[in-house]
Amino acid sequence: MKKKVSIKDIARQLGISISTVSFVVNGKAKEKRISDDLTKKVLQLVEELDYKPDALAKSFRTGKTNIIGFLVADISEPFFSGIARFIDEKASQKGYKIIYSSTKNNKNKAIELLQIFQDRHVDGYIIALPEGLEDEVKALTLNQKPVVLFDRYFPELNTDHVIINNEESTYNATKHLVDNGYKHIGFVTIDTIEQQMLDRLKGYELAIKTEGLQESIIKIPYSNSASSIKEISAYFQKEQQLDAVIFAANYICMDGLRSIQRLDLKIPEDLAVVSFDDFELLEFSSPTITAIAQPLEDIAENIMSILLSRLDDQKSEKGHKQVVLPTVLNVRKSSLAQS
Amino acid sequence: MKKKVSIKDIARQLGISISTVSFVVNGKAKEKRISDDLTKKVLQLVEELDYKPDALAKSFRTGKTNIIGFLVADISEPFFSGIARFIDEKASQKGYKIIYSSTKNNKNKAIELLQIFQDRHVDGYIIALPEGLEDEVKALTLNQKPVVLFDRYFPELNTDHVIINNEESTYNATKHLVDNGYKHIGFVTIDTIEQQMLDRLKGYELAIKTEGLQESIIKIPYSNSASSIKEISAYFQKEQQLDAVIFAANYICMDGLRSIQRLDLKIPEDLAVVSFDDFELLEFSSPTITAIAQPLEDIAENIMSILLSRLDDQKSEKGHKQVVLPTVLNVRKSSLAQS
DNA sequence: CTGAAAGCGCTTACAG
DNA sequence: CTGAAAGCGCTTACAG
Repeated sequence: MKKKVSIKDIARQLGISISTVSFVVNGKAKEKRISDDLTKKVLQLVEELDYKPDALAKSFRTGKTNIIGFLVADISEPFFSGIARFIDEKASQKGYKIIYSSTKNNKNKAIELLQIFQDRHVDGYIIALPEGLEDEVKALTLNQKPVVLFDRYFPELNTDHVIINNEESTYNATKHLVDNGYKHIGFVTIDTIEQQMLDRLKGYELAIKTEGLQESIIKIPYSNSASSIKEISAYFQKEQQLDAVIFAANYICMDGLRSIQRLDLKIPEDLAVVSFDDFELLEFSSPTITAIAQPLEDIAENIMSILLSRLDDQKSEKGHKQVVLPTVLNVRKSSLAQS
Repeated sequence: MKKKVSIKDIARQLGISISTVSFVVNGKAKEKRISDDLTKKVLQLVEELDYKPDALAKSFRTGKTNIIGFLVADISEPFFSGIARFIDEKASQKGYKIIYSSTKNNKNKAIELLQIFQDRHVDGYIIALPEGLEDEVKALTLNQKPVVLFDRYFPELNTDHVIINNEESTYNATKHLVDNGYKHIGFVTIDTIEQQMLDRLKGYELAIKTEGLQESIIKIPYSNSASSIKEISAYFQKEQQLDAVIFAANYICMDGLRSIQRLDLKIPEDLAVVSFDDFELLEFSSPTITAIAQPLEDIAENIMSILLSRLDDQKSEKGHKQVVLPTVLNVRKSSLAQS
């Protein structure tokens, strides 16, 4: 390993001070009125010796790490890993790197992880909020480091966030089922106070009411897949009149599909299906499953553009940016009109 | 934001030197023969003021960042995001964090990313090697920072790595099909020099030879999904005698299944299927698809234990650790014996 | 137009 | 048993 060249080496070889080198390297030559002549000489030597300012020293000195903390429930979930990929792309373009961690929806773990991010002086946070972390996140936002929430948010908390129009999405999905002739549409969600889940429920309820239909809702106390399958199966058996169902999230849909398999129901003849969150599996199951797709790249793009603008100039706009993105309903065979 | 307390604050309040505080905080009180009395006082005040050594200063001083660089083709692929989740878990337990990036199988991008990791002084590397990066990775291993490869490796390169027994896995999968009565087994792979893919092919060839059957192999020049589907479909149409097929990787299997859908072949009646790499989708397609499953957590566990041992004591064993893990064949309906 | 110097918060050889 | 001091590689106010 060849010795790294430092700012001192440059200065010494040119017989000038390190201040001058520092100014030139940081593009402040003009501002500091370094002569063009000297500037050129410095730049040349920098090039020649392949000098790069030591990132650690710089971070230490400036307090800026160029690292962003990314906190989600589980990085291995397709939704989150998809976001992870895109934010890394955008961040890398601007010289930032991402460190991540999974909270597993464990509040204490989340608090701990937030603390670790802070101890490591991340420049900003991207968080899919775990339940019960209101206070910590509020404290964080007061900490002058930018925080962007996504997926989930608190209505009472005035933060930057990027979400989707949950309510409209389920409203449209319900409407789609109605248009295709379904009259007894169920809604499977979890027992939670997570805002995005409540909004999804609201959209369904509104559509049902508008259409003058009867609502049928089950809120599963989510603990694990097995118990959830049991709950959903029982629900289907009890509500024999159902001819269609909407699953309010990815993992609920998985358990729902398993329940349908077990009860040996035919999709869509016995039961039409729409899932919230689209993923590859739904294109491959047979029949293919209609799903509400979140625009991953768009979400990531918005998160990063908010974060980067906050990072660039602290004097950026005071108000909070709250972006609500539209989803797309990918219509497939599971919600076909019955002839 | 309350002012952070520094080592100086502790020293001043106790009227002692910062050296002493540093020694105590770093658990070197005994070694440096600080009196129990003073040690206790320091620890007490540290507790009271909630003093934590500044991570940035420490990193700068010691050159150790407690960050590990994780480089893969695409963090959003289930295999990689699964690994990402587990290595973060293990790393976090030991005070390390992970920064990641996706190479998209682009060599120049990979080189650039490796450079970025280096510039940021990561303490170690976990890499799923892109093709053509032999020299760079070799240079990296000479750099005294630990490097652990996984998924892919170079036989000629003497590195730490964690892989699976690719050859045996496809051998067993082929054998499984033969045992279930299939006689014309095809193998769909990509045109590559990636070692793990070659090993998978080798296992298939060996089994076919051992069983005295006829081999039928297609190596797709992989560029994108659409062209790959075309290639595979053409292959199936040409090789009418096939009664079973093995797809050599996740993404190949996806394209393969689409091809089968298009040609309207019935699984397993027209064509039995086995996939390399198991993922949720395969349990949900109908029929369910038999797959060779990689032990994600086990792989991550091994990666981290090698890396951490290298990180702990530089004097650790000189030889390279090369772990080869077994896979599991998850037998499902797609490879059922035909009655 | 350029330089000398302080200082960010630590660790660690050295001295006593 | 403990302290004074150098130094890691930068940035930046200050001086001239």
